[in-house]
Amino acid sequence: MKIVFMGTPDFAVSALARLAEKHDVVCVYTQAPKEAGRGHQLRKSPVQQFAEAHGLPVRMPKSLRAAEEQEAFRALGADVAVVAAYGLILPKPVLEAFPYGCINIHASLLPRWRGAAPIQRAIEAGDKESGITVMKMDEGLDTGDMLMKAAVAITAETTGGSLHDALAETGAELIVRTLDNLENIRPEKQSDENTCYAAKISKEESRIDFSQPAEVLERKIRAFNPYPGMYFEYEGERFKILRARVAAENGRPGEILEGRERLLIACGKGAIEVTEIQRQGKKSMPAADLLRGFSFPAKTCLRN
RNA sequence: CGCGGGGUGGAGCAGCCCGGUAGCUCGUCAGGCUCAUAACCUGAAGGUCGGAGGUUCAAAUCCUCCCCCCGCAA
Repeated sequence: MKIVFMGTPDFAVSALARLAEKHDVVCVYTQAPKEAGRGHQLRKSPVQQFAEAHGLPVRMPKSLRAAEEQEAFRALGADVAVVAAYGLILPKPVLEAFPYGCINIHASLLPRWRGAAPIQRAIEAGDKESGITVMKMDEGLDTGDMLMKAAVAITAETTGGSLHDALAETGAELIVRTLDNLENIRPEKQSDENTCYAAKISKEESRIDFSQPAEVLERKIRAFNPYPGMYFEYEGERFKILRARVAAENGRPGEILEGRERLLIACGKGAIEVTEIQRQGKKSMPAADLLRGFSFPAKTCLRN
């Protein structure tokens, strides 16, 4: 098939790679390079890097609202557009430009977790499974008819990072299978009843509020690992908790119950034992490693 | 030129501001104690202090340049 691919971050690259193997990717749309990272260098999106490395034509319009952009899109004459975390709104003329329209790879089992951060929100909420939904896009926010789904289990070890990687793979496989069976698939409408919205992750959320129950914090820590990470401050320094275990001990929220041989911090309900930690400016490491040369005085109370 | 922290025996840290022959916790090895032990005691091995220059009688410590890692911000 002739495909136009639209995507930006890492998540989209696996799908693009798989599609490029067996289909004719006539053009890749992605976000233009922007200042990012240390030193504010211009950085090309992962999708752009991949596309250029494989000789695929790249377009980086700022918006698809202009009629001429839409015409240029239609002129590609593809069979279908595959969209994965592209980052731009697709106006109706774009959605309807090709015979099979625009097909989106969404990282949740729709209608649950429509929106921006479905991967993290699923873990944070304590869901037992997540997955990929491939759907025919319409003008709503992740409301299109569903074409195929695949579930992925969320375990006690699952992190935002690991789930992201697993879903990127699953999504790549699923979009290939969807295109293979496009003729035979009967689109399924989404029910609006069991839906929920996966809000974008904000900065304030990554500061740990120890008044919350340990169980909730542990999930949040896993969901936000590796990005953006949950942190607390101690003596003006940031410590990012990458992994923790729920413990039964109790104390004042934020109180360090043990800080020498292991790091145990009281929460609103229960406590968390930090198992992987990253000190500001250092690499992340097992908490036991850090505690060999650094310790937190017991009974200190980390402010919320 | 966005702001900032760091690279010290296998691991994690201190020492650097106020130059003077490297310290702590853990690990490793040997021995001891013990019914026994991840506990305790004693001893030992192990470091070009990221790299290259410079200042100095003397540099992990001061100056210059370079390499690598990371936090913030975006």
